[in-house]
Amino acid sequence: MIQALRGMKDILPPDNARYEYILRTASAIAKRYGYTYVETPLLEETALFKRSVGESSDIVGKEMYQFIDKGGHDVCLRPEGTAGVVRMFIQNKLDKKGGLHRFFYHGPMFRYERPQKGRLRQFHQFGCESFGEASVYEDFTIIMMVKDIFDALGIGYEILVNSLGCPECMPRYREELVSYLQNIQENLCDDCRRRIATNPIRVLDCKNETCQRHLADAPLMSGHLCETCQSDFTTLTRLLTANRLPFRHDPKLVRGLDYYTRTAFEFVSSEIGAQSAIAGGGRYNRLVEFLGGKPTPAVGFALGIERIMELVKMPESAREGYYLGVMEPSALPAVLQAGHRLRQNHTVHTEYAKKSLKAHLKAADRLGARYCAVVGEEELSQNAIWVKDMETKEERRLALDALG
RNA sequence: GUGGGUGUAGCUCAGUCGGUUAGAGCGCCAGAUUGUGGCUCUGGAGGUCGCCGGUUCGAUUCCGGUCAUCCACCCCA
Repeated sequence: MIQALRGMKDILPPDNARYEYILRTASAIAKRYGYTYVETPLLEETALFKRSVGESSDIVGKEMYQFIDKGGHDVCLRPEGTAGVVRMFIQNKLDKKGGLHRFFYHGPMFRYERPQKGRLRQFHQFGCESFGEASVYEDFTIIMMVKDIFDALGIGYEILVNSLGCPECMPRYREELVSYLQNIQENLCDDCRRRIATNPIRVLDCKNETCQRHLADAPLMSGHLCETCQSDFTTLTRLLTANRLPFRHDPKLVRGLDYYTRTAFEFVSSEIGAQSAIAGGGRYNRLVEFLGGKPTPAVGFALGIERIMELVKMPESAREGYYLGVMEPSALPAVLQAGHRLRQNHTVHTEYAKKSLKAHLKAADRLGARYCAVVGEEELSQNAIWVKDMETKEERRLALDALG
């Protein structure tokens, strides 16, 4: 038997309903915030991700589905969505056009990781990217949008926020942190010693207790923000408080992707295991320039659809549409015609086989149809159809032509 | 990439200290006086016991490998 590749899943009933519901809900809310739908290719030049996500990240370093195509090009399946949208933004010269541009997208992402709860090799994200707005109010607005989406889906969460600083203050801080870490490195675990060179900020949230003891006095970004970064961050947290968002300042929150600056945020759920991040995002003011465009401030987020699927509470679905069947085979052509008329406005299930009334009712019940309509011996002679409302149990006999 | 758990009917699982026809519940199909669903009862269909190899007279059961899956580390949405 040929089966789906490791870490790749089919989405079928009943989960497909939740997948669709999440997309529908998120898309509707994004539109209300002025975002429009865009789609970018699943396959991009590898260099795009190396430059944007960052060569030092695990995503680029060891998790990409990368290969050389038949034309000799180094390509890979997108591991995330932002890079492609930024490439699209630049390639279509929207950076030169100026003004504000807000886009949303959704679709599969690919990372060659070891699968576990909430982590697949092909997974789906819904994301938004806002270009051209430098104000921290936009960061706030985008967090509100994520909040609206989760509230609409009935999902509980906690919000973690942090400021990662900007090109002015971050490198200064990083230097200070590295020299601090080098002084205590003999006390740190192997992983942390390696991280000093690759990703020093990650050392801060090491789970090793010995490491944590020695990190007690480590410098934090929050104490080293420049004036603008600090005032933006203060503005943001005040707005969140004023709007009663359940946020927590996590000075150790870092983003896995290199392109973030200033605001970083994450929505986490305590109900889905170790992979608790259900949405993450932040500001990335340098990325457009970094990929060859005109410097353009930007902020965005992405949410993980599979992780959210475990949490959504679907609204109760009511019985809907028609079930059509026959007890007399000769009535089938006329019943199918009626079915086609009904389908202009209703969901219709047609059963081709002759069955007992009991079997038809059972089938209609199982399909969740509101009405069960059947032609038997008595109806056939009158050119009629028997219709039962499965909810009110009301029964009627109609002329077959009257149906639809 | 590392560590641990699990693979027996469509689903959830039991079981065989190695030995004739491998079980349950749920689901499915059919009936329970002629044309009335969701409840109940009866009957039925459905399994190469993940795959490959080893040990053995004999393996679904023991051993090895492999694949898949789950959970955690790591990483991240």
